[in-house]
Amino acid sequence: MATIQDVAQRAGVSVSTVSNVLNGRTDRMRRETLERVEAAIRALQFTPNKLAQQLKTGHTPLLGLLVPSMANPMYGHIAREVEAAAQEHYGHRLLIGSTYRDRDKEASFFDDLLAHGVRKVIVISSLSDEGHFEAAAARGMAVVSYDRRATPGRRTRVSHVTPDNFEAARLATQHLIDKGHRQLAFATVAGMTMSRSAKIAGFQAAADAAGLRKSARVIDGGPLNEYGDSVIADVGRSIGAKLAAGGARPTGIVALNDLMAMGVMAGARDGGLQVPRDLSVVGIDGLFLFALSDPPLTTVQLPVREMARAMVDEAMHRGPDAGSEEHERVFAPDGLIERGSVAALSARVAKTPVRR
Amino acid sequence: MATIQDVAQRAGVSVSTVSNVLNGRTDRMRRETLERVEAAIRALQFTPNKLAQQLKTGHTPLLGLLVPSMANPMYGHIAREVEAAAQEHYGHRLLIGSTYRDRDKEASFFDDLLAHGVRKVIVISSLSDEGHFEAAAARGMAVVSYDRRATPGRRTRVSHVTPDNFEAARLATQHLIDKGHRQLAFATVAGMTMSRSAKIAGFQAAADAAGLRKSARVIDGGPLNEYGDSVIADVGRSIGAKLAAGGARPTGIVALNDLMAMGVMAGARDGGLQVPRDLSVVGIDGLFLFALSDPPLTTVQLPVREMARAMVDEAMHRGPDAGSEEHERVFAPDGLIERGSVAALSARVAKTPVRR
DNA sequence: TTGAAAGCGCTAACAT
DNA sequence: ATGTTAGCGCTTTCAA
Repeated sequence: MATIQDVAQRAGVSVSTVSNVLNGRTDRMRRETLERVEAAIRALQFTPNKLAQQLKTGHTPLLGLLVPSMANPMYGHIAREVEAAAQEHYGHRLLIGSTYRDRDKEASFFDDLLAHGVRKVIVISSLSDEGHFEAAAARGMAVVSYDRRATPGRRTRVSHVTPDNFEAARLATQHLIDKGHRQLAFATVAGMTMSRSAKIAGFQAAADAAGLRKSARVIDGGPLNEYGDSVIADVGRSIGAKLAAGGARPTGIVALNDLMAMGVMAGARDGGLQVPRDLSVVGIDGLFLFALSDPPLTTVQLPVREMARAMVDEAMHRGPDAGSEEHERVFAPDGLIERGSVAALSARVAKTPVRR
Repeated sequence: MATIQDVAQRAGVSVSTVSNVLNGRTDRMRRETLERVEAAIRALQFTPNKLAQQLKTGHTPLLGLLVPSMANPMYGHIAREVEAAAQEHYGHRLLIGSTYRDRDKEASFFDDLLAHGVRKVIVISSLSDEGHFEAAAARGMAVVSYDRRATPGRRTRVSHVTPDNFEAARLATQHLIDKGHRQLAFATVAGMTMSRSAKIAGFQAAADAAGLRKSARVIDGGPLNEYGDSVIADVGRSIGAKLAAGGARPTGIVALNDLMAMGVMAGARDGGLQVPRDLSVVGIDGLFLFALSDPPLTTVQLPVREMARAMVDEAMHRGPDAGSEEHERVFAPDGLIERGSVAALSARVAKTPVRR
């Protein structure tokens, strides 16, 4: 690999002149000098060593991204959009880590980022404790957290970008109501995160508004023991199976997310139900993948690209000078995508399947 | 951030002693000195700046990973396993890039890796040209390529790790045959990569062996124009729809991969067919996601974790001293996972659905 | 308009 | 057993 020295020598100038060229300070030199330098750069296929640049400047064009697991299609999707935004608008590459909901892994990822000189990180975490984000932020990192809200009344150095979970769940629930469903349920996992409670609140608000408060219930499918990519779906599956086995059951279910929705449907079928005839299901996420299944999943589309863009912008613009203003951006869902997992019910009895 | 200087000062020793501690050369010093240094490191929460280490040593504990798109669940899965192996066994982090099958993006990713001092990269690319891998390898990178074979008779500095695509497709095809299918097809996209032609060969070999050569056909669903994550599925979908519309159609289809299999099933249903009653489908990949759909996808499970481990090992052990021995590792599939997308046919007429 | 030189944080000879 | 010092490749004053 050619160095700046090689270029300087070949062009017959000093290294500082070459450096000036590299950094756009071309006004300070004769055109002829500039050309000689550029020619030398080309001839040697010189690319400045970013390590050395970073060591000097303290900045590295790298963005950290922490996700629970890249094998989860939603996180994969987000990662893709984050990468595209970072690359396209800021020329940054992505240093990515999966944490499997492990606190130590998260902490060690932060440490490594710091050691690598990375000062911007986007975090998607379902751990309830945000303490180590704050610690990283205090150590000088620009931290952007996805799918959380700022803790009210608490000064924070962490930015937040999140979908409007309340509204997403409300939309999903309203859709079921519009289709004639009166027995509603919300399927979730054990453990209350901000995003989960917001969804539950949205679900209940829609039910309340339709006078369905009493029958609407929240089904907690149990804890996520170990971390596996399929656990959310597994929990959904057991909920679906239980529903099929039990007596009184809802006709319409809103699931925590698309993966869980798919699990619920699978479990319901395992138990002999037909979807959507016997049970209608709505997801939240809007992954294209689940448009392929039968029935295709009706779901609330989240504005992933816009959120990714916002997270990247936020991470980049948070210099050490970051003001203490509230930095929280909430994104309304793009809307509900009606596919095939919701049946229309006649208004009075939850029995007649109208469409499918 | 504390530096090695700070630690040295606090411990009352020189920087080289601290450096020796950091690099495990603790035998050269008194126990008491070691302890003082360690105490200072802890007190200052000192983490060596990897940038500086790298600048000096020329090595950085980073592994590059190039994928067509992280939003594709198969690549997400591979990425996850690669990351786990790199982290666990070598303490390396992942610098990841999506290329959307764009040649320039691939090339620029290599450039950036080099500039960042990264000298190990795993590449998953569907571009047919391997020239730029070779170029990167020639520039001193350890390049490991997934899902390709070494070009025979060609000296290469690029290592290859690949599933046994021939065998995977053969297994899938044999399963259909075992279930009584006699009208077989293989669904693929336009453009012949090594991996695709190996799968086609495996498909044909199985058909031949069963005396089904004449009826077995390869259906090319057309080109992948722009890159989107859903294009493979879309191509599959159009194949499925065409099959439903056309007259004589196969009873059993092997798809290029799971995503395409899902597309084929969706298209077939769009056209009014029932899966698997009217059309049986087998995928290749073994993604857990598609066990959730209805019918759950019967597929050939690829040994993703083992392949990921092999790729990481290969990338790490390829020092500048890498011998010129053939470095190609082929992994047999784990086997066929029988789920629900294949119907058993009576031996004589392809009509009676026996299971489902 | 150009060059000399200090220094970013660390490693590893080479001294002592 | 421990310290001194010369760089790794680059940026950036400060001089010329």
